[in-house]
Amino acid sequence: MRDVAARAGVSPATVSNALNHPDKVSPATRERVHAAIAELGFVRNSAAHQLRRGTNRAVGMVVLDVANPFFTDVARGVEDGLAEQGRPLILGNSGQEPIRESAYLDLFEEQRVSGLLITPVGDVLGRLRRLRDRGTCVVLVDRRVGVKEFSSVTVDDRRGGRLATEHLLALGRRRLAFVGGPVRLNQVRHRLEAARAAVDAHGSGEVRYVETTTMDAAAGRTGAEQLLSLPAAERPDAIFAANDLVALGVLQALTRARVAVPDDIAIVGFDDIDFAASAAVPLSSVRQPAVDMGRAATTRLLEIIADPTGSSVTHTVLEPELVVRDSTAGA
Amino acid sequence: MRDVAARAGVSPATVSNALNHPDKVSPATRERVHAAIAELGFVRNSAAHQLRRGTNRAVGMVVLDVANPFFTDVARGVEDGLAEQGRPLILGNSGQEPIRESAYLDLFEEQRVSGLLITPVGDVLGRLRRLRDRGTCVVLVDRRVGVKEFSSVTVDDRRGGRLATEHLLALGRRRLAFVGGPVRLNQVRHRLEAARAAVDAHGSGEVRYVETTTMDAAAGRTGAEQLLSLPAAERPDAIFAANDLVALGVLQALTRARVAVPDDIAIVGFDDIDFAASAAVPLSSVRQPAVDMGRAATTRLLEIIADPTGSSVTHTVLEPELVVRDSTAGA
DNA sequence: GCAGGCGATTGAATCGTTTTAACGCAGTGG
DNA sequence: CCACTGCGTTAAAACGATTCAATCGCCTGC
Repeated sequence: MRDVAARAGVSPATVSNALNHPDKVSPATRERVHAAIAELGFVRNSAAHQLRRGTNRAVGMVVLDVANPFFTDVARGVEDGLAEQGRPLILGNSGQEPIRESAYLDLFEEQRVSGLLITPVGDVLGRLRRLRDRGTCVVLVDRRVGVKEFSSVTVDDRRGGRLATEHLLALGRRRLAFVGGPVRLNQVRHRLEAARAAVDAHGSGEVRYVETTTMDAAAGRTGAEQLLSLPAAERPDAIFAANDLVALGVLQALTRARVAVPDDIAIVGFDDIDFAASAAVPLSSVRQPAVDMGRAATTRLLEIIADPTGSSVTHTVLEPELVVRDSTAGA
Repeated sequence: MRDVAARAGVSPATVSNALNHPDKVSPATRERVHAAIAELGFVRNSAAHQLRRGTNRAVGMVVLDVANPFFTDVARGVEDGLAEQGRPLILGNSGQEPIRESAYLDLFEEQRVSGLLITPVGDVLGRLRRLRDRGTCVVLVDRRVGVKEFSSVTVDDRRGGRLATEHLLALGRRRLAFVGGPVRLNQVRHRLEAARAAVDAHGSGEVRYVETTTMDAAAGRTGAEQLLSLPAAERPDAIFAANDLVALGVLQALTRARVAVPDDIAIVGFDDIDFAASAAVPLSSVRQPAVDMGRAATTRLLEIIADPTGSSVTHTVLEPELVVRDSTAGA
């Protein structure tokens, strides 16, 4: 910056002003400064910038699983929202592993990011509090922990679970199975509880729970195989999968075992990722507005950043929607 | 850090040493320092760290399309590779838009990241040169530009194109269509050229090119509809899609139009993303070792970072592999 | 007992920017 | 003619860490 200043025949302070407070600099000087910047190919050092400014404009985000299109959709919504303020997004992937989640929180804490969007896996309440006390605004995405303290944007998982289950019951299915996990994750628990509640309310039927450690297609396959190994009388006639990746895995295992979908076993997924519609048997699924969720979370986060003290804790709950396709209502 | 120093009864310099050069500090003092850090919940300010150090340990990456599982797989490989050195990854998504790509390059340039992995969209050669001159090491992923100057890790797109095309020809298909684009992208051009070359070598057959602006399912659908609107005699009997997302879109459009796959029209995709196998008609595809590619690019990048001057430009080319499924060889 | 050497610690300078308070200068009103 | 205002500019002090050279003990060998 000193070089730029020298070349433009001004002091470094003026260069800084030309960049950050253009109104404080006369048009003529501003022009000269910009010319010098262009000639020298100057790019400001953001480390120094941040150090002095005391704040990093970037926002950090930790998603559960980048391999899941649902989360990349959420991330796209976030990216769009941030782009409007020209704030960079630093995206981290925990892959459902608390250790990696923690590593990203370390990084964001060191970076003093101004905001954090997170779908927590591990026990991070303490960390989040510390971040908040350090001045990083936090919004929870698709998950609530310490609801009292942090704003959140979620989808009504119970409602989604109810929609899916009532749909299966209405089709005459009674022996339901829920595949997915771990149950420690709120989303999973809520969807499962809602399924059980819907069955209870209906008066007949049962829900068997097959817990998995992850929520990918492999988990769906092993979950389904487990169910297929049951005696015929106990075998479910419908499977509600915790998400679409699991549902696709279930579908693969059933197809391989020559079980007819939906005739023998119906399948409902969750998320309605794009690939659900083009699956071997197009998947019925509980649609979550992923991109909207990302945008909503970002909007809320930016509000809090703009006025950290004034804003109270809010919880935005978006509504899921059942999309019926062949895997439950097939020919 | 001053507070930590005071609490541990040492000078700030010693705290710094305890953190960065533990061997320079006696075990007893090191212990005291760490205790003080824990008690005070000290987290170092990475802006100051970087400013003084002059280098940012982070590595930046710009991918073409996070919505494409292929790229998230590559990113996972990169993340794993970097994790071994404890380097953070800053992931940016250009979404095939040069403007957004450019914005991320600005960010990485300001941040003085030590390395950059990029699958370029726009004309960024000049930018890359400047970054390199500033000390940021660059490795191209899945693309070569200015081959003379920058190391790259790619998959042999021509070979992939040849494999797919020869497969279709061997099945007796002659009226081929290639769907995807823009042709400005090297990958697309190489795959297309290889297809044409294979047809020429075979002596009979033709390749019609349907260019699209993006490479997602929507593009595949419109591309396929365009082909279906041709007079029956010109309609292709096989479609080679530039990637699996496009292939899935093509498949959807054909299914909707009640065209039998593969009987009337066979489909081959590219990438072999996980979802290809579980599609309505399981997709034949040219498999790219995405995760390996990410890892290889990272390994190479870290080598260059370790010894920026000593290492020469290298080009790692990974081999693709044809995976045959129902969409070409169906029952 | 002393010179010399060695390891642990520290004071002070430094990284590149932003910010604050002060400065010079021209115009204005009393 | 002076005091004052307002504008554009600048010198210098931060920001929070790292690093280099210097210092301080302490031990060893003669």
